[in-house]
Amino acid sequence: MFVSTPILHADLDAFYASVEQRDDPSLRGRPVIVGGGVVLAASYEAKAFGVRTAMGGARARRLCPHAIVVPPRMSAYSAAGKAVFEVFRDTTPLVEGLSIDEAFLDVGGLHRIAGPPEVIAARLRAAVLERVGLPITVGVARTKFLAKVASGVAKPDGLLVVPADRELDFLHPLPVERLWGVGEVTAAKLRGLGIRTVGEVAGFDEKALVSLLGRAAGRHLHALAHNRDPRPVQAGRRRRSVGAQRALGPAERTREDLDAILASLVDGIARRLRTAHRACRTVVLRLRFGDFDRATRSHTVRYPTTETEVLLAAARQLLDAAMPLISSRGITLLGVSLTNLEDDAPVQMALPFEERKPAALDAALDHVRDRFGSRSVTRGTSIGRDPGISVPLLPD
DNA sequence: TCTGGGGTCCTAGGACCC
DNA sequence: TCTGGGGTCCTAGGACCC
Repeated sequence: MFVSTPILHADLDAFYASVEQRDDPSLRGRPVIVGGGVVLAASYEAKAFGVRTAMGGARARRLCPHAIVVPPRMSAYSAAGKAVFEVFRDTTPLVEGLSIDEAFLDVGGLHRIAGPPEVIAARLRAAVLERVGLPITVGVARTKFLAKVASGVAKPDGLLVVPADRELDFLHPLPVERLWGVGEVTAAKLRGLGIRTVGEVAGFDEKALVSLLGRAAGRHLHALAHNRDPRPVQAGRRRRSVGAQRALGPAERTREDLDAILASLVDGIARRLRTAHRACRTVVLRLRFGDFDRATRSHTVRYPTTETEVLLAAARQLLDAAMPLISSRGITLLGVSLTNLEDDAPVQMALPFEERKPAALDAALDHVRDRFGSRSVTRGTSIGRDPGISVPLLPD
């Protein structure tokens, strides 16, 4: 019985690899690795040999020499992801996407029209298979966190419902690595305290966890281990950053080489920014050095901007400042991301009645350009009911 | 063992303000 | 000469996720 809203966590299995197997029948039932230098995705047949996502390609081929390695086809994955999300939204309007292949669905309130959550989940799996041709695993529980853990346990091609009266029975025997937010570093720290299972985390003092992991992480982990997770499914979350990066390999790079790469990165993400109707305030330069150490440099502009020129100027400044570091350590990756995103709504400015002469208007526009420096200014004047003129400043 | 590309959230220190 | 308490913003780094 679900005493509160049931939540589904739907997660496509070995997503990129599954798309490859769907589109090329000769790959079905065989170990498939997507990506060359690094494993982007591995089919379950390849995972059986120990191949994992993000593993170096050489090691993956050693573990599974007869694997078929295919280059990624991003547009195919993007299309498949969109099709799957359509199925999600046909199930319930309350869909919170986590990534291209993963989402939470709030199916509370659907009981009467669609049946209990396990029935909705089974139907969802069948619909994704039929309409998109991909296997998907669904976890069902009262909280987001538990639904996510459930789908992780149920993979691949599974369905797992955690009944409300069995939650801790399900959760506590699991290894801590199963918890969403516990990675290598945290797991190692916990092991240092002799903690291996979620139940052992639950038995631990919150203060001790906070001093070990930091305030937020400690509290969060403590709450999750006791199955406390009040976070609602949030439909329509907006992205908080856009970025792009390029791995450079071992070759020497001149300042000119780097500048050309920087310009193409900024151009691409600025386009995406405008397409999404967002504006950005902070430009972050990402660097990786020959020894794989990383660094970031950031700059925040005064007013949100959508313009390539402004963003590129900021990025160039950061690159200039980082050149000594780059020359001494060697650079293997250059990336840019834009954060501090805001909605790119038009800005309006009202002028007093007596300033409605052309010269005054131009002066006002200059003033606005100055203030909102980076925004493009469209001189679409309009006369409103209030005495004066309002000047809408539209993003390009 | 070798390490891509795209993200999220949190922390800590310093500048600055009242 | 010594120096509170609270807040916001910015920068840099770290952990984690798919």
